[in-house]
Amino acid sequence: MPSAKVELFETDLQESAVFFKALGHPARLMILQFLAETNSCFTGDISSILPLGRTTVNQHLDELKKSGLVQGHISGIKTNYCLNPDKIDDLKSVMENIIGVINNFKNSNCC
Amino acid sequence: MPSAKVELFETDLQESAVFFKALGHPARLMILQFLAETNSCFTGDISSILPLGRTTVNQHLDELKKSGLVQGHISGIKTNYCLNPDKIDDLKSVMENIIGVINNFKNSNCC
DNA sequence: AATATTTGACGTACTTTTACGTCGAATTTA
DNA sequence: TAAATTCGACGTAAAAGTACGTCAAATATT
Repeated sequence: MPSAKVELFETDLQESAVFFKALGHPARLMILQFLAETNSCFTGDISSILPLGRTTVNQHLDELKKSGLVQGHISGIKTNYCLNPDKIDDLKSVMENIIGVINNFKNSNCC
Repeated sequence: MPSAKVELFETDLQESAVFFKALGHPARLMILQFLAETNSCFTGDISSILPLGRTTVNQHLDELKKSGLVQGHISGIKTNYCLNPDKIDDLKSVMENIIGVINNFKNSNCC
């Protein structure tokens, strides 16, 4: 009976995990990179660069939206996807933090 | 019929995604931090700092082992878990790479 | 030597993820 | 205006993830 034990962890940790989970699929990494490089961001544009069906890509976009890293503005019938600068900043901080932890480790010896 | 489409992506991207997937749970983030800070690394030690059962923690350790970030040396009956310095370095590179992509984005305007 | 503790392995149940097909509405093209 | 295209929404089915209980073996304690 697996219930959401995730809530038992500290909020910081939870949010970091949400970010990394969002990045935990190659399709979503590609989407992120694409959105960072271009500013055109309709579903069709994005799915055409991925080896996946359009609906699947849509689902990955939803996943990214849930993490907050990506925003979707509704523009007529289409949804216009783009990165959320604030959350992207947060992601950067989280990564820099992890890199710090890693660097500390490098000084000591592994078992 | 969802088959492993992950293979359709470039190897680099796949490996990055594997790392992030491994970090995509607060328990695994805590384990990683713990292993970076201390060098004692038996299951009992680790599960005692987490709000999860021992067997669940073991499962998360397996997940981390599958990503390569964590190694498990068998020492008698116990398994001695520790970080894999090479993979940790890889993770660092991947993160620095993403930070680079993010920084480029910051210069342009979102939609 | 008997008991208690600890460990990894296995099984189980429920949830989430992944991937896609199909649908009707809206939009563009002919 | 008719046909084609494109979109988001919904449904579905398989796979993976999450969480734990239990077990037998090994180890430590009494």
